[in-house]
Amino acid sequence: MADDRVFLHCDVDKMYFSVEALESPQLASDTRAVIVSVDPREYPRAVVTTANGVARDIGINSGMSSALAARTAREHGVEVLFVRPRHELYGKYSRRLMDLLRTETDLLEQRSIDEAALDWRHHGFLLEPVLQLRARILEEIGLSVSFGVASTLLVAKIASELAKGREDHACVVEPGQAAAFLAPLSVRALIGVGPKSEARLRAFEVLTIGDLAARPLAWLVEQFGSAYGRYLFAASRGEDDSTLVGERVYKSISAEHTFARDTSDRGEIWRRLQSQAVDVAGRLRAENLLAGEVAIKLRYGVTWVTITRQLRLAAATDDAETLAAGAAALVRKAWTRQPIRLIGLRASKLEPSRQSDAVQLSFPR
DNA sequence: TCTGGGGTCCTAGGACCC
DNA sequence: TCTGGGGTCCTAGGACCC
Repeated sequence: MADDRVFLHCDVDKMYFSVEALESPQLASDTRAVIVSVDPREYPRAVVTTANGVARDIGINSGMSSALAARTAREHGVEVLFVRPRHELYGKYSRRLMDLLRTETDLLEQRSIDEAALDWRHHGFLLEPVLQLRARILEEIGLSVSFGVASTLLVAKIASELAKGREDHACVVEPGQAAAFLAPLSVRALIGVGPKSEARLRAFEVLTIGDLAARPLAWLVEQFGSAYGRYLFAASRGEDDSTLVGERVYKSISAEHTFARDTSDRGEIWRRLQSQAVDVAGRLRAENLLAGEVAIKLRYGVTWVTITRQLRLAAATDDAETLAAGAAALVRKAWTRQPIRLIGLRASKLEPSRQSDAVQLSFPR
C-alpha cells in the first residue's frame, strides 16, 4: 500500500445541539440539561439525538430514551429543556460545511450528516493547516469540528474521535505510529466493535486494541468468522487499505415507524404502510431509481422479536401502490397477530430508472 | 416511562446445478 | 441402497454506524 497517503477525518461536535445553539444563542449558556429530542410527554418512545454538556455531565447520552433522560435529570435536580429536532435545518448546515471543505481538497467523501473524510496529501501531517481549517469553519459557519489526520481512513476517524477531548480538537497520527497510537485504546474505539463484540472479546480478556493485536489471525477467524476476524486482525494494527469514494450509491431506501403504542389494528398498520410506500417511492423517483424488491420489517412489542420478509417484484418500480401492495401481502403472510411495535418498508435491488436512460434514447438513430 | 430511524455488511442454511 | 463436493443464488437474521 502506498505510504504517501494522508487523510483528514472531520467530525462536527454535538452537531444537532450546536446548530440549535447557533439559531438560538441563549441555548449555548443555558444551565439546564438541553436535549435535542421530541418531548417524551408527547411521544413516550422518543430518544435523545444530542445533549449539551450539562446533560452529558449527569450521564445523558445520544440513543438514551428521552423518558429515561428526563427521569435522570429529575434525580439530579437539574431542569430539562427538550428541543424538537429540525432535520432540514441540520441538512442545510451540513451542505454548507461540505461546500467549505470541498474548497480545501480535490476529493471528499461525505460519510454522514456530520462527518467527512478528505484527501489531505497536500498538507501532510502538519498540525497548522488543520488548526487553520478548524478556525475557518468556526468563523464562517460557527460549528466546532474535531479533526484526525492519519495515513489510513480508519485511524484518521479514530483520531478525530479522540480529538474531541483535546483542547485544540485535533489529533495527528504520524505514519508508522498507528499501532502504538491504537494499542492503549479500548477495543470499543475500533470502528465495527460494538457492545456485542466488546463483550465477547472481554470474555477472552481482550480489553484494549493492543490485546487484540496480540491475538493470532487464525484464532480471530475461528472465533469471529472469516471477514470479521480478518478485519479485527488488520484494524488492530491500524492497517486499512480502503480509499475515498466520491458519490454514494444507494443499495436500499427504507422508512420505518415505531408506534406510540403497540398495535394490532389492521387499519392503522395498513395506513402506515401506505404512507411509507409513498415516502419511499418519492425518494426512489428523486434519485431516478427503480426497486426490484420490496421488504417489510415487523417488531413485536412484548418480545422485541424482529422479523423481515422480502418479495421479488415482477418488474422494477417506483410506484407507491405497487410497493404498498407487495408489502401488504408480506405482512398478511408473516404477521402472527401479536401487537406490533415497529413497522418498516424497504425498497432494494435498486437500478437506474428510464429517466436516466433518456439521454441515450435521445440520440439520433 | 428502557431500547428512533436511516443505512451497510456479513453469515448460515437451503435450493439448485453439474 | 446410499448419498460427494463445489459453486451460486436466495432468504432471514443480526451487528454495527451515525
